[in-house]
Amino acid sequence: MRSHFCGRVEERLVGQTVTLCGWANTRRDHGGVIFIDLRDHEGIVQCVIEPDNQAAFKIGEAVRYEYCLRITGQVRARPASQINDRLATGKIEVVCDVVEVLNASAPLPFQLDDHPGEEARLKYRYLDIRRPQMQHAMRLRTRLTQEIRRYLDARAFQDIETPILTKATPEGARDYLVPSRVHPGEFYALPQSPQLFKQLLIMAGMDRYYQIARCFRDEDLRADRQPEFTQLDMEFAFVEEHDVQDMVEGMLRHIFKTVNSVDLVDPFPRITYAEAMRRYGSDKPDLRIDWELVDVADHLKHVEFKVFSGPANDAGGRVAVLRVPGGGEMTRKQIDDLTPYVAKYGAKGLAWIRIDDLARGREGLTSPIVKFLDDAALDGIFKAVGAQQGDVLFFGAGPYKTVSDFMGALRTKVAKDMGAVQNIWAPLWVTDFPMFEYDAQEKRYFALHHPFTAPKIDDVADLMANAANSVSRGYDCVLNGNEIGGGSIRIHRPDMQSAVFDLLGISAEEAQNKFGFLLEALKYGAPPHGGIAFGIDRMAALMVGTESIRDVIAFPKTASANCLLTAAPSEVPQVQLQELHVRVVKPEKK
RNA sequence: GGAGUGGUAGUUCAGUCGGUUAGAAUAUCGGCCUGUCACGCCGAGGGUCGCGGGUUCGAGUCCCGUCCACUCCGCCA
Repeated sequence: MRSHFCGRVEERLVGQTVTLCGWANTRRDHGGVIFIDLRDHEGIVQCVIEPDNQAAFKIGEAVRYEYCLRITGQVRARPASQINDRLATGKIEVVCDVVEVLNASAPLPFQLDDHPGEEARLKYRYLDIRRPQMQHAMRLRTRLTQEIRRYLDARAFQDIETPILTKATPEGARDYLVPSRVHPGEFYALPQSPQLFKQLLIMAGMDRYYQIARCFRDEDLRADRQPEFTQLDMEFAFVEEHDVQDMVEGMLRHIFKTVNSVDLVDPFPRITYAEAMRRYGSDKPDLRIDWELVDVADHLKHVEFKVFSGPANDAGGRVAVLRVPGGGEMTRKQIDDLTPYVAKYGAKGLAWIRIDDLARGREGLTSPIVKFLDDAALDGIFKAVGAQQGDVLFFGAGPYKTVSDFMGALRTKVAKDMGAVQNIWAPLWVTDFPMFEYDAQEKRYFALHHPFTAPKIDDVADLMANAANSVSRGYDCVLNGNEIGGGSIRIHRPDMQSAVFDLLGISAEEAQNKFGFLLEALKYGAPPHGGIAFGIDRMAALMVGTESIRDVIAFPKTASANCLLTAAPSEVPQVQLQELHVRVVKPEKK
């Protein structure tokens, strides 16, 4: 007997005996023939029990709902008259010799071929995952990690596990803490990433490291952010930016080719952070959209309209235009609705000009602001952006970062609404991030990446003098407007590491307390090194074509970090807390 | 922490200006039919309209609070 455990039954198997396992999702009983639609992960196989064979099975009782069955029978071609051309299935069927009910099923809480809501799906996740879409997502994710491992294993990478119970870090995301029973009042933290351990492994002579690592961050959730997520963590010794980027580009091309049959460009474009902000208003630009922001401050320095002339004459200001080709198709309401949208990103307002008829000059324009602009300004702007009939020009004015942010958000929003996002795969590298971000309120610098990222300036005194404008050796990998990976060349000298801690306002004592082990390790001939980490969940979501990483995580949390399946988190018995030396103070209810 | 959207049958949803006994599809149960593949036909059961309060003669519908889910801002070195 030939056994096909959860395998496809194909026409070439006609005449052979097969064993199939799966769920019977319906019971059919027509013309004396009993039909069982047996579903495995690849589709539905129709099985039949002929009338003269039915005494052996009490099948009418058993086969219904989502009973779990094992069926053994002979594959036969169905009569041509019975084949429904509309469906891809139905050319063959399995004549049952044995039908075993492996387990009965209660009525399902939702129909698997319907569109269940997210709450129902998450509560009954094990049923949700039986659905074909989720089967596909889970299986694609498996192929993704398989291909990563295959690629890296072939290149002598060491796959090394790092601790899940580790040390709390002072900066960055909030930690998930784990109380220590044997050390009253002390806590482990779950890793936000294996960052320091992978650097230590490099210093330990593991010159090529990777790990598919679970990371934990106690921050608010999004469609693309879960409190625990999986990253492909990599680190290399004796490398510079291009070495890391070239290596992982090759890996990404291999993965997308083998898993998704997609050819990614070779090489990926590389642009600096400054250029990304200037052209796209984003540090993770979506290059599937052709439109770019155009700076027009030069044409507006002289106008009386303070909203424009103010930022135009301010070194820290920006006046940028987004030209939307065919934007004239937008209704007035659609245009007006963009103002509250950009307001979320800090915009005070959103000015626009619609070009109805270029030949008629001012008469051919519709705009709330054109009356504030003289001919020279209009002319200059139109030339700068290459204005065409039917365009709408959107204006952003204000502080450089704010304008870039909201104009960048506007660019992707309008492009998506108008269907101006090309159906391609657009990866790129964004490089040369600022080293620090100055917080005016706290009067100190914050690391834009993390405090182990090397600055471009290799001289400590030089860096201390030019901290505000210093550029880091960090880089992000962006795909279709999503940050899928980020990394950097690391600091490998103790004096530079101490200097960066110092600039970040971390005292020598604190640095010693939190990162003493790193500073110590750097003393023993640490090699130059760098690495990167990719968000596996985001990559899988992009490959599957879903917006939410929940769709590629078997058991995800909700937006308030609940698990609807297990009802975690939950209270624990007092004894358990006592053992851990923990006392809970609940917030007062309002 | 903030904003928006939603919560009505097991499920997916409709429910008009506040007005009679809250509907549909699907699922479930019963009957019929029978080479079906979203099978078909007939019938039945199934509701704390998320929860609490308020306005009103009367609330699924309006108001306040709250919980849950989703999306976004802040946050995520």
